[in-house]
Amino acid sequence: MKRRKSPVTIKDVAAAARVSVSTVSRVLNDKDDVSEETQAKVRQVIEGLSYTSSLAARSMRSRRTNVIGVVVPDLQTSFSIQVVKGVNQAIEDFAYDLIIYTSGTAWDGTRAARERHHVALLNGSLADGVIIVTPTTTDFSTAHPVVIVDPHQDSDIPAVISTNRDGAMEAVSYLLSLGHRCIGFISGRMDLQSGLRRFQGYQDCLAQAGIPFDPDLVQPGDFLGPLSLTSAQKLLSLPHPPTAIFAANDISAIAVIEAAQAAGLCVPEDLSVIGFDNIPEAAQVMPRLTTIDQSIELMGYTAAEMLIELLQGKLLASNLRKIVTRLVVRESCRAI
Amino acid sequence: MKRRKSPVTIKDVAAAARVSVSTVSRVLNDKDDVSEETQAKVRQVIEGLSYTSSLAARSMRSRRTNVIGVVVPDLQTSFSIQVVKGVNQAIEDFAYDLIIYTSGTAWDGTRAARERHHVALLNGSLADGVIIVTPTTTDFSTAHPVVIVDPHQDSDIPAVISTNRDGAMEAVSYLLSLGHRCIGFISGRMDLQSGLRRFQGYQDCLAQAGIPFDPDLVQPGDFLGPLSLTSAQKLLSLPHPPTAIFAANDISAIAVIEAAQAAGLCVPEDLSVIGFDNIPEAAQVMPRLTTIDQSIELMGYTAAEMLIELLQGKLLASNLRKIVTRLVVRESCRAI
DNA sequence: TTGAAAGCGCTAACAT
DNA sequence: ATGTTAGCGCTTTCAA
Repeated sequence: MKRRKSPVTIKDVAAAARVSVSTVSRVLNDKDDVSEETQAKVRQVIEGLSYTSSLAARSMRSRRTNVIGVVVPDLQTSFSIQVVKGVNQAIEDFAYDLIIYTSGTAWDGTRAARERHHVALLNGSLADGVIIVTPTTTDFSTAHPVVIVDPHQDSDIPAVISTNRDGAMEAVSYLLSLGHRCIGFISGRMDLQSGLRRFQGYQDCLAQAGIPFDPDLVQPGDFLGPLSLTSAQKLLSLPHPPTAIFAANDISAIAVIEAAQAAGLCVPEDLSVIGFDNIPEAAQVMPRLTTIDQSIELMGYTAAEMLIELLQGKLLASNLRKIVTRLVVRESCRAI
Repeated sequence: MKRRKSPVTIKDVAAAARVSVSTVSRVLNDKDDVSEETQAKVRQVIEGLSYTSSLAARSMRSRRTNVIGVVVPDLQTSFSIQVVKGVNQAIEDFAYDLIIYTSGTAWDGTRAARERHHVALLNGSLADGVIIVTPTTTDFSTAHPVVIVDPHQDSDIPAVISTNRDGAMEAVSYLLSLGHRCIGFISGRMDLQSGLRRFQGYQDCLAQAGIPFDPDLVQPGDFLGPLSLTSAQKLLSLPHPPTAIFAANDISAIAVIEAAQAAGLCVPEDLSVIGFDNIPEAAQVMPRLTTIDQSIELMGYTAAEMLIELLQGKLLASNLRKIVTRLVVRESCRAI
């Protein structure tokens, strides 16, 4: 590894090629008003010095970087990772570059501020546009296009959502078709559209079937394991425990299965279970878990695609794209 | 969403606070030579305008960004993702920010050039140091620290590697302990240290046990499915087929299992199989596959940790850190 | 304690 | 076809 005190700049190239910096800049940007030989000479010098123009300086001047930014709360959760995978795929397909910005997950009031901060950071300088994943806020002041994946609330910002309510309805109606009438629900995060609408779907489907809503059959969850486990236990220790449980995501569904096993119940013999999401981790723990496939990766891909279209003026802002969810029936449910 | 034609700059803040830009800059950088009241006023204006200083401009001037860069070939493969997860964790623990840079995976000659390009891009301007995952080249000219995860070859750049040879030896010696004497091997990418050293471990362990090396028992793989499948079929159609197969990664191991099933063999009754890597995908497809746990996430974490220590001068360059692999015995092997 | 001014590396007029 | 020059938004001397 060569260590250079000061990285080689455009000036160094200009000096070595015995031309002016603007000529080098022209070559760099493929302007056509440079003579063949100068062109060649400069390129050769660039190669020889293994020079790379500074993104910082470049983007500072010319508001165009060919880079798309992604702001994710973290990269620990499967959801974030899958979204990023999808974005990455799109980035390859459309020949953009990708910068992912992430810093610690904070759940306090600073979260929204940090998101705004990151968006400004990327959008103000480095990226041509940014994709924000499950943002806390939707109040971004930015000069460049923004696309949101799984927004917190409705807004006029272009977003990609999945058909959460439809998916939940499909899950519940599948359980109904198996003969279940007492169906429990472990909710998701109610501060997220995805959580709210899955709950809505659960309620709507029951209502549609003429089954009265029983608040006892609904227990809180947060898309994570521990709380869901407690909630599942509550559900199972009810005087009339449900014969089936629908969990707002599959991590919760796994918790339900754990709770059932701890209570000496077998899935699906004694209890049918469906989860929402279909992420690899859940499939790993419980490969036969019936789930709603949310196609998270596709959400990422679609978001990137939208952003690029926005960038190229092919799309109007204030657009919304839905990713259709579908039920994946495996072996964790059973007719009664 | 407020759309501002031009993002708010330090000048706007200065004007609104009726001070000079340098004063604002001082507040921004927590210099102590600013009066309480000016301090307060400026902060208030910053808040009000929801101003964020431009990373580009900032890093251009002051060679310190508190950002760590990661260059990964892609984010499709589990390996990359796991490394990034580990890095992300470290970033949270040490209060840095993280920028991940990725562009298309290319296997042609441009790959090395692109890597250098990305490193220069990050290190020249945006990041204080960078982590490079499975690089093709190790020839980076950069003024900032670099740490490599799973290097292609030995170099004087700090790197994190896992004990590939030891792991392979452990796997093979486990098979030997079960009574296997005819052990097949599906190799990994031989252009990577990891691939080479796993093969080395296979050979060394056999040699150590006094078993002559049989080239027919070694078939090529590339850490991916298709080639491994073909290779596995070759192995199984040998006059004296192996009683056990060790695959250089677990994707290949899955291919071996597929090939075995296609040939009407049962695992582990007719054939014992071990894979290297232990990634979620493989566990999902074949949860009972015996594997070497490479602790990929830990590699990422360790790399970030090293880089930060390097940044803080707590560590000498030219350091090497090994992540210890260990055998995870499940149910895909059987004594004969 | 504050302000003015000189760049950082680059691009985009404007000259030549 | 090429060079000169004026900034982009910021930090950092150097003065005041």
